[in-house]
Amino acid sequence: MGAKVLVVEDEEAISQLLAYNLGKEGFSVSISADGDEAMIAVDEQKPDLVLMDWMLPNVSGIELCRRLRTGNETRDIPVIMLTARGEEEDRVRGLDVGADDYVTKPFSMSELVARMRAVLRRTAPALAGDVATFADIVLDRQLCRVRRAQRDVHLGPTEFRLLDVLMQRPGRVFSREQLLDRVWGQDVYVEIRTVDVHIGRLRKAINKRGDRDPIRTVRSSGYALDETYSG
Amino acid sequence: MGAKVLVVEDEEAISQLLAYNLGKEGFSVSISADGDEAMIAVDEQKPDLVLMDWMLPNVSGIELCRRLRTGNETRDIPVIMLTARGEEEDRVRGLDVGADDYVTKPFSMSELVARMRAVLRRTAPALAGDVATFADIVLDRQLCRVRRAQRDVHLGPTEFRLLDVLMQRPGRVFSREQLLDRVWGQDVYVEIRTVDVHIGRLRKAINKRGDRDPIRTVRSSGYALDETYSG
DNA sequence: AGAAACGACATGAAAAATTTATAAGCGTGT
DNA sequence: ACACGCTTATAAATTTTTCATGTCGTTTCT
Repeated sequence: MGAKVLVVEDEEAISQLLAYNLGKEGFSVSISADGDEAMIAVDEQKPDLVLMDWMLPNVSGIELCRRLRTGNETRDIPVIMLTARGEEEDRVRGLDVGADDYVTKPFSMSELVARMRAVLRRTAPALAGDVATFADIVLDRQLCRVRRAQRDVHLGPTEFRLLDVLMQRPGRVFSREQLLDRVWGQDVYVEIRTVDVHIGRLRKAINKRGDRDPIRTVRSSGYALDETYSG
Repeated sequence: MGAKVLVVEDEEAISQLLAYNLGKEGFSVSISADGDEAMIAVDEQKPDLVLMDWMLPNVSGIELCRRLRTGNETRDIPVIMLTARGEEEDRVRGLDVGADDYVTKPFSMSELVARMRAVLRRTAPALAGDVATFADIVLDRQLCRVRRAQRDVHLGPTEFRLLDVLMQRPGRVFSREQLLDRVWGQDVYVEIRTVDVHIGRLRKAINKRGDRDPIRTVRSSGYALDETYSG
């Protein structure tokens, strides 16, 4: 499973948005609405990263950050601040109290995720989500490489993203529509059957040697990565 | 039992439709016709999810949503809005007041149910209804898999849905007509005896090893999962 | 009660329909 | 020219439906 992320944000709309999108990226997300809740959540869950709003009720973001930095257990948890405007002043104060990075609203998900990965890469490379593992398959997003059983496997960009998506939730069945959305993008029109073809190519590439096929076809539903499958 | 859903909708035609179809999906549905009723119903029933129309008499959907968000007990109840048109403006305002998702009319039942499950998955995974269990049989809708006694059981799409329906109300007897409606769909014409054949196949698949048959034939009525069945 | 008749269900197998896999062609950008 | 992606056609696989036949339980008649 991906890194545990604690989102500290009082605006429901934003926290839900984050939960949803970060979830899709493979992070395991929990939410606190204010600093007090957050401190409890930190103790309980020991998140790998904290994402917090600069403006918070009760305890301000700055204060929360300071408390994290003084706790023995929490000292090393990286923090990313969400600020309303790119005011240099805030930035400086934010970095001052120990934030590892900051992102200004409005931000794009991909930018946020990129920064999260960047921070995690420094503090907990294994959790940065740069590499995903399933059975003997390893996918490295940084290096854009896939290996199976210690052997390099060459994939085209599309097959790479396809495998990436499948590996984000092993076992889960993705419909062709979902795969089109996630691999090709939301507003791209491609034939639905094209998915089959790329699944086929992915299979061929990944099972070169007589390896067991990890991709399960779920008739009338879609595809999934799967460990065991016995009729 | 499935999640409790409160439908807030003044148009009788729509609320009845929802009650009927969500009931079939295993949700436990109650209805309020306006915002005032809804507030009372929420207190009394503590639903797991609220499904509300954007336009409501007396108290508007927005206002109702806002009130839910301020109540201590009701703060965490997820809300899905039903809006007339996919107007971005409404969407933004909806998310602003704290709706978790919104669905535009006209919508398909399957889309609505999918979104409901998605929201519940975040807030109350146990209630999302993604997995159903009966005795030693586990059916997972996400993974599209059925296991009996830790062993994978392969089912065709129809047998899968058939088992799904039966497992929604263990012990209850479903007539062949009901099964045709729920498994095949309302306006599909197939021979009534076809149900027998699929029940037969489901039995064969699920009892591969001399397991006891959990499906009870109720002569001249239909079929049911046997509730007296144990292990 | 016993036998016959009847309705309802189970089952196997063939036919039909649906869905997926694969190969080949075409286009595009490098 | 090459690598890659999209589409399409056709083959292959799987699933669904129907139908014929056998079985089982109930009811009815003697």
